[in-house]
Amino acid sequence: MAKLQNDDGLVFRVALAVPLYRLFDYLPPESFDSASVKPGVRLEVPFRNSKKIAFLVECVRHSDIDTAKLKRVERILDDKPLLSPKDLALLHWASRYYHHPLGEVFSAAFPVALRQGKAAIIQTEKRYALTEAGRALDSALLKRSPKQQSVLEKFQAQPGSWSETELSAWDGTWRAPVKQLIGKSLVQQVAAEFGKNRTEPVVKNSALQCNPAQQAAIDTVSASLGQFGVFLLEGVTGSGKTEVYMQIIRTVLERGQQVLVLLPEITLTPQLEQRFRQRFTVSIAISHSKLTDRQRAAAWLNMQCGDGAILLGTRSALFTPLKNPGLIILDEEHDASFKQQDGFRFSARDVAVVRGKLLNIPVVLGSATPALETLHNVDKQRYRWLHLPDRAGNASAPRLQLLDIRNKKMQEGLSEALLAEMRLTLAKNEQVLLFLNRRGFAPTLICHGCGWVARCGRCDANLVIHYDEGKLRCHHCAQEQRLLKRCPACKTGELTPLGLGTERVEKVLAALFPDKTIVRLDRDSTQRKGALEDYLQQINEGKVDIILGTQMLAKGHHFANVTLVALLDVDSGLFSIDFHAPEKLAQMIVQVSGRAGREEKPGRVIMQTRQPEHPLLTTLIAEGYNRFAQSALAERKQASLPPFSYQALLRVQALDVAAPPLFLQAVLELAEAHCQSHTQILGPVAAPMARRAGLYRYQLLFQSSRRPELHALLDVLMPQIETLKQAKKVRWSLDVDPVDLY
DNA sequence: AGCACGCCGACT
DNA sequence: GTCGGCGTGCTC
Repeated sequence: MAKLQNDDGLVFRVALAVPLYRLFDYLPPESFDSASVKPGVRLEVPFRNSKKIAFLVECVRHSDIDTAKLKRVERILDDKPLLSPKDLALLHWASRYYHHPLGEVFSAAFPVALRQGKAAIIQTEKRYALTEAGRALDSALLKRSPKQQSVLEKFQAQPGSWSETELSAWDGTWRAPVKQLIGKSLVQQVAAEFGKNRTEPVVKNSALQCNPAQQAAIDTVSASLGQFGVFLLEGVTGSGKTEVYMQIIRTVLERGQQVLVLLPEITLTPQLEQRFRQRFTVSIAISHSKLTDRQRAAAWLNMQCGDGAILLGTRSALFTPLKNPGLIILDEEHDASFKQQDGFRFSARDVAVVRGKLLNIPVVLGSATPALETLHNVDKQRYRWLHLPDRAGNASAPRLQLLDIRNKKMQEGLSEALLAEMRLTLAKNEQVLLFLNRRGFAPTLICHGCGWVARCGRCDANLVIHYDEGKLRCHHCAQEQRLLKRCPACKTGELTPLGLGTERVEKVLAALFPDKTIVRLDRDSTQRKGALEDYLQQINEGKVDIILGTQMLAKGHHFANVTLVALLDVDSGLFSIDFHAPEKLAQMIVQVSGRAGREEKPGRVIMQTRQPEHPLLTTLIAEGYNRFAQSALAERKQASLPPFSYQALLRVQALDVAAPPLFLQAVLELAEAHCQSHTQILGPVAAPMARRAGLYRYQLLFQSSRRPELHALLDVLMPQIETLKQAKKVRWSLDVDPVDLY
């Protein structure tokens, strides 16, 4: 082990998790192992008057900072970098592309425990906690005497005793005493689970019979393992995408490689986890924000050291290192959750593609309703299109129809025609699903006497009536107040709820269908932990007749007995100022429609509208999502909007009304000096919701027909923005490829 | 982002 | 006479 002295002029250039576009130079530690000095290792460094964890970026021979001012690295935390050179390159790329400080990008790649400097060792106990048998063993031992427990504790403390190769240690030293404690069958289970090794088959249950389209998709991706390629797996709900994933994964596992599977939401992980565990015998790690820091660090290290074979996680799991990467799958690729909406605003989908390229492995993007950018990449032949046109098994596609409600008698948003259809469906003992993307009782409380409206004091928004709780609540900040009885303005007028929310529809349904069971699924009704799962179970056990809910209905859940789906109000989605709105609406309609008729019974979808001739709706219904997408892309092209141009949005907010526009004006002046001919700067303008949570919000949009030009501008601009004196008085952030312009 | 340094109002 | 408000400046 070569111990070097520090007198050879070496300087450690490090990245720190601070919002600054610069790196920091340090002197090497007093003594260190030169083998450990590799980019990516974590360091403990003095910073200001405290200590921080830093990431080594490079070692250089010269610093621009006066050597006398340089502090010394306190210690090197890792023997070797936890990330491979390719993953380090990915972080550098992401920092450059999103114009976000490298230290914060590094921070995002590491689990919290490791960012805080915890040792990168999976505790024996942790490895054991990752397995099913381990948990069973744990609960069995809870009942034991302290003396017996100490036997287990010693056993747990055996370093590596749970790893694949050290089953002999288990057999020789621990099997007998532990068997005595917990019985033979559990010991066998534990032994089987921990004794597993890669020469055993990875698949437990046999695969399902696939249709030709599924088989073609499996064959195409399987044939390109070991090289980069992006595949769009487009298939309607129920077309068997998961089966395709599992069969490709199997091939990857058989090659001894690991798979990263990303999902948009935590609520979807248990379903997929269950299916994977039924199919595969390999170790499956889970990572999402509801796990503890230790659990997440364990999953991360499990993949890093190669013990874990499959990682199932949300956006934040994207940067998890893989010892033997073989495949990245990103399911529901169109979903907005893949875009981080604060701090380091990256698109997990786009970074996954770059990661696949760097690692030279395939990336599979799955969706029933692909994002327009993704379809554009297919058009440009950057991605390959794999289509699953049919529903797997016996299910047939749901029939979509518009229901013109102009001049029709309505009961709290439900037309007579819809009610009649609902009665017919319920009479057949089938379930009805109603979709309304607005929670609460009504979005507005207005005075019938004087026109006063209940407004949020901190946002440019109305307060929403939550009748059950007797509250008025702002959906954009934490503001809430008691539901008023009298108009505070005229003191006499009658306060009237205006508009529809799920709570209100639930009440009218209860009155109209007194003998039916109704379940409402929205953020309010599912707040209690486990509530959503309980409701979903009741629905699938057939204990529910009518399901009513918001967004959360659109995502992945399987309702076997739903044969009628109704969208109560599609019109409100038709008139948004954001150019992404039609795309989002179309995706929502198709996703919700996908909840209908998933098994033998055919499904119907009814959309209530006052715009039955609206081209978005007619195209979607008559010709399907893909034709809609093509026409939406044509409109984007016509208007030179993304993906036919490239955008970055600089957002600013401050308590002081004047500060944001002043700051943006200063930015604009800097930017104009560097702006080239294909790039335009739009603004500064007030954000669509100019005040939110007490802060005044402004924005400046950069748009260019040439991406390199846009990035060249941002390259020079961002470090300058940091030094503007106006920047001190505001909070600002840059959003490259923004998906919502709020 | 933190966190200290620094210059002006209501308190032991 | 001090405690403390958050404006401004700096972090190798």
